[in-house]
Amino acid sequence: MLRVRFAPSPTGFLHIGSARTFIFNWLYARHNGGTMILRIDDTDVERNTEASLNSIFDGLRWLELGWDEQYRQSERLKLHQDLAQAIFEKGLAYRDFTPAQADDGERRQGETWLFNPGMRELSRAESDRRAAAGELFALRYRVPREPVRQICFKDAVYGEQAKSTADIEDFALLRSDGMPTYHLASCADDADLRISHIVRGQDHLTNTFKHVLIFEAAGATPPQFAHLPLLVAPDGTKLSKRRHGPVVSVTTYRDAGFLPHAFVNFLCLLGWSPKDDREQMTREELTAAFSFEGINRSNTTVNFTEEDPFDPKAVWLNAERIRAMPVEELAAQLLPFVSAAGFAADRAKMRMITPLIQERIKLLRDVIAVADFFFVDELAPYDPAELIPQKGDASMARTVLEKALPVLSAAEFSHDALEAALRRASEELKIKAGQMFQPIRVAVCGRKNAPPLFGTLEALGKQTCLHRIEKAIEKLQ
RNA sequence: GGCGCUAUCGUCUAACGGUUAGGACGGAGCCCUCUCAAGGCUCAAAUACGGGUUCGAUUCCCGUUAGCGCUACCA
Repeated sequence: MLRVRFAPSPTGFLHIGSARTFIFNWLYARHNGGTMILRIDDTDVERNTEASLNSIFDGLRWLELGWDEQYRQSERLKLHQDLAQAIFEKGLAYRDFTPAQADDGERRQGETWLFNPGMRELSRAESDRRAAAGELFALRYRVPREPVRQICFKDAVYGEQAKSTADIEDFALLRSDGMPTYHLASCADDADLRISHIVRGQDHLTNTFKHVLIFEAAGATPPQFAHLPLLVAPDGTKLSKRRHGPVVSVTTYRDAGFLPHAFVNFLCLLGWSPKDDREQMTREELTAAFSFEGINRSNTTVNFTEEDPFDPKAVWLNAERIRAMPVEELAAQLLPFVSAAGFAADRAKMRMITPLIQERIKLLRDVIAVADFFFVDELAPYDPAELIPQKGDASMARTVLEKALPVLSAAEFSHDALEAALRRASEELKIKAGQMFQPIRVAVCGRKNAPPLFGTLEALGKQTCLHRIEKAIEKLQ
């Protein structure tokens, strides 16, 4: 039975690298009819926060992928400690009474540290005595070194991996407060939950040798491993909240109006390829095409800048998706963004506006910038010079607007009727259609760049249009 | 420092020894057009460097350089 897990630790918001790891796990599970497990790795009580936990769930739910089983490591402490005890009893781990170092980040630079002197060879009796006396200790794995061994595993992405035990330090299993370390808790749970494939970031590639050692000590067969290339910022460093800010948070994408399908599609393209030229893919297509063979080995840059926080490809994928959406559905998705901006809008109005802006927005939140004039009572102040058409002057603008008043008053407010009426008017004025439309557009929209005129007029309604044109004429005085 | 991983257009990637090194995003230009978009067409843009192996290397091997990761009683 194929079982995979996504195991975030709630020490920060859900970041896009984690989201991608989740997605690849999910795709692998679904492709093979396996089980997707969500496990919250919350053994670091110092750094865990409720807010992080919420951010992770918010983010994952937004992706609309789901999972089959859910666990929390903090509820499985007994299992971890029992395994630590068992490893200790087998003589494969020892107590290290060296006080925890205040971390200066600089210690041991320049040389390889393998273990603290004296602790490895402490006799069991002596060790028990000191422990019984209440002395604090960390439990360390006794990495075999006499003779040294090669620890090997085959990674589904990076191929055969081998490392000498001479290069693996005696890592901690239990901290001096008795809490399991990540390595121990993770392996204990992976074994207990019968995880068959571990799909995670490449930053764990070298940790995997330690994990193989723990699985061995636990008498368990190590699962299959598949490490994913890291997501890096344009500066080449690993994405992090501290360095790169909210652009790495999944909720930032959600709040900007990315569609989860487009976002997932984008993340899949980072470090994976279906090997043909497809880029826009549905979930079904992604699931069908996914395999570890398609995963690359080099780091992948998420292309963002200070001015433009979103990768242009993600934005394009999102825009494509928006264009392909049924109007009804897009209107419904847009409505919350409009309301959040403080505008009163209803379904019917939104339904009318949506086709006018559908191919003009890339993110859902763009609705505010593109369609604000549909919702306001009074247009924001604009430069009257904007009313002047190409190759025209202020008097032409006034002529057009004054002509528009009776024409629009008499017109039926539908797209085709409006177009016919305004084109006829431009002929009567002996000016180009464009020169006729531009002043009207600016008068009703308050800007030059706007959706197509006739649909806009229709959506705005006769009253509003006439009112705004009158205002524009005043501006030209 | 030690150990490990990686290296194709600006970015994401394709090419499992033989291609005019392909696609996409982004950029530039043209067309379409009531503005803006959308759409169509065109263009610029890459095999890090040096050695091998081979009739032939983007592809295989070695070295250099660069980047990244791990080297915590974080995960």
